[in-house]
Amino acid sequence: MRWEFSNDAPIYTQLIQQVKVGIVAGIFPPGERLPSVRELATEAGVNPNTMQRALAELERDGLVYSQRTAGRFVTEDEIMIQAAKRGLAQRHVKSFIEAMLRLGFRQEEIVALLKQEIEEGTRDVSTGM
Amino acid sequence: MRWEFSNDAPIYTQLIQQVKVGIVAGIFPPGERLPSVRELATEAGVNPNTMQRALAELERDGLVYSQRTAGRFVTEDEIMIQAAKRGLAQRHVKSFIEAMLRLGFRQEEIVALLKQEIEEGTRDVSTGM
DNA sequence: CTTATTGTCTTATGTACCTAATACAATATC
DNA sequence: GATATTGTATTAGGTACATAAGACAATAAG
Repeated sequence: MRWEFSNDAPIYTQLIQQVKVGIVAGIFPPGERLPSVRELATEAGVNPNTMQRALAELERDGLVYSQRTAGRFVTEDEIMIQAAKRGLAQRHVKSFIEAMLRLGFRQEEIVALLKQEIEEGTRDVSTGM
Repeated sequence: MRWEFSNDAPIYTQLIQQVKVGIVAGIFPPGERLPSVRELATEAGVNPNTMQRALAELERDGLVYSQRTAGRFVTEDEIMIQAAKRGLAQRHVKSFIEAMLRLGFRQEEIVALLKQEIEEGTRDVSTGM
């Protein structure tokens, strides 16, 4: 798991996002035990309290659950995980479109710019094709 | 100008973003005088100090400049404004792609989801077409 | 039973952000 | 020249966030 933080948002909200992404992307498979709060905190380079706060909020969503002393586990409900994935994707798509429209781009331009960037990102560096 | 704030980022950074968008989208045309700090602050519902901070940072980018007592003006440099627009768009496109790849979507899926959302957003509510 | 590990909670400290309330110098306006 | 408006700066107080340090109860592991 790779942990990265920007300084334009609270760390604990970024932790929530990144763990959630880790779950829906399969880095933390359904039913699997998560590292302990203290381990995760050390790994991410944050205070245990901050990690605890993030994980506690993730439990509200039902994506993880904790067992008193055994540890904390990813939900076995794969349908819930799929729903979370679709929800995240939907939010990204919508806010991306909104942002681009606000900048004054037309719908066709948005699609065109996306395609262009994807093709560039795919292009072989050595040949340029 | 419409002012909206989320609570997951400092207000002053959101102000910077929104004024910048206002400039590149033409809501604040090149060379035009901006409302005073106090006016903008009232309009946005924030403290004058906070608006002042945002505008001061916008001056670093060169998008606006202030004249001691006459007020604050949008740059006349339309090339700079165009560059800012392209820069914002590029950032949005890249971070959108990154986020979707992180979720586990393939490139074709990303384009497909975008097209789908744009078509749905365009669809006439009365006819569904 | 003993021990270590777990999630959880508490208290304290420092920092960044936001607001509030002024104050000041410069200058456009009258 | 007098006045009002402008950008700018300062001081103070409140809140949220992050860290530090420690404590507790529950229970898995020995």
